[in-house]
Amino acid sequence: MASGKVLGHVQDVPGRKKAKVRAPVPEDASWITPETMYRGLELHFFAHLNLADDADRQLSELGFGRTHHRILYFVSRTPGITVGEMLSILRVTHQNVQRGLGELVRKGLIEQRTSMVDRRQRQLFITGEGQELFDQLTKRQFERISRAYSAAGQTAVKGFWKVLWHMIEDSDREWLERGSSKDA
Amino acid sequence: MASGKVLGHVQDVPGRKKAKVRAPVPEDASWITPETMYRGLELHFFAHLNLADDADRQLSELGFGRTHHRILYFVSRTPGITVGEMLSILRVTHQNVQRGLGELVRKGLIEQRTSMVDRRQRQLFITGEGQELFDQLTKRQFERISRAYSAAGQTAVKGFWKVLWHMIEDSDREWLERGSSKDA
DNA sequence: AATTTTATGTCAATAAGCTTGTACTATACG
DNA sequence: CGTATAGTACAAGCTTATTGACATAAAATT
Repeated sequence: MASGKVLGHVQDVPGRKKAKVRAPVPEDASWITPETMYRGLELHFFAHLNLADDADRQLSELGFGRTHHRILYFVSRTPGITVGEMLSILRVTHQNVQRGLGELVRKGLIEQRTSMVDRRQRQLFITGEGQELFDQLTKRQFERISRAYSAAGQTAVKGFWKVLWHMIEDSDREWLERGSSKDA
Repeated sequence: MASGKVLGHVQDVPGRKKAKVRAPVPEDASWITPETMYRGLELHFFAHLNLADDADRQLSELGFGRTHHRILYFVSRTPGITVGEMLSILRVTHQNVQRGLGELVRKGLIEQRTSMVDRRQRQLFITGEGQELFDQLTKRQFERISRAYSAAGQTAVKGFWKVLWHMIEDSDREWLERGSSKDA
């Protein structure tokens, strides 16, 4: 139930359509033109490129790829996540996760523990060393984001979150809404 | 000339720092926390995943990859762009562009014309058929964006643009600001 | 208890992609 | 002219991703 805490920042709450409250005016949508959509696509694209570059440089120095980064990310942000859950969220094949995960475990960056609920499952946790590396990787991204946030201001950031939220598939939103139970 | 129109929507104008106007209060930035930054990173990540998926499905059916898509995108949006310009904007190697471009040209989706200014350069243009395919590829992305825009509202979208804009490197902004001279 | 299903891990082979390096042509510029 | 630039082409070499076949262990079913 704590999910509201996080989402509170995001927007007027996913499920509710505030338009429903009352819509006397047909909600003028004439500003949604191909040009404005291209604009969004392009800004998004470049931001993503830059964000990815931030981490990629360091990643390749360590012989890691984006898969490793993603695994670290999800394990760090969702401690106790199982391999299966990662497979369904990340867009990676079985083998792919396995390889990356194996390397990370061997290097002591991620730890596997047998789930006590279902002993077939392995729960994943990031180690201190893993977290350290991960922090390094996100450092530049955070600097970039922080810069953008403070330059754009809190109101803009709320809009930023709101638009992105509506752009995301329900199935992916689930993970974003996690933490209601865990989060620990 | 049309460029101003587009940028007008985006934010308070790239170059200008409106904070400079007057900043009596130290601009409270306490809301910029690791959690809010993770939030941005994650929303952005999933939105990108979804946006990419929209096009990828169709792309792979045609035997094309993301490089092809990017080339189509940039040629369509920047008619007359040269190979060199694409190289500097896109994150792809010389060879990579060459291969993709070659295929697209051979399939009649892109046309090369020798620049009349510098006859070593080839200017790239998308053909009618190419544009058709491209429209197909962006169709789903546009639907996604349009949905998000209208759900989030124009104010939010402005914030969305603003934040992204500040997240992007100067060097990449150049292309976004193009059209001042060309755009035809 | 026997059988089936699920979750995970491993191997091996293949396919895709990307990078590099080397040549070669056509222009441009001085 | 000679050198630098823009683009094209070919191919070896490497890294990644994808697939399929199997092996285990434990949970679920019957």
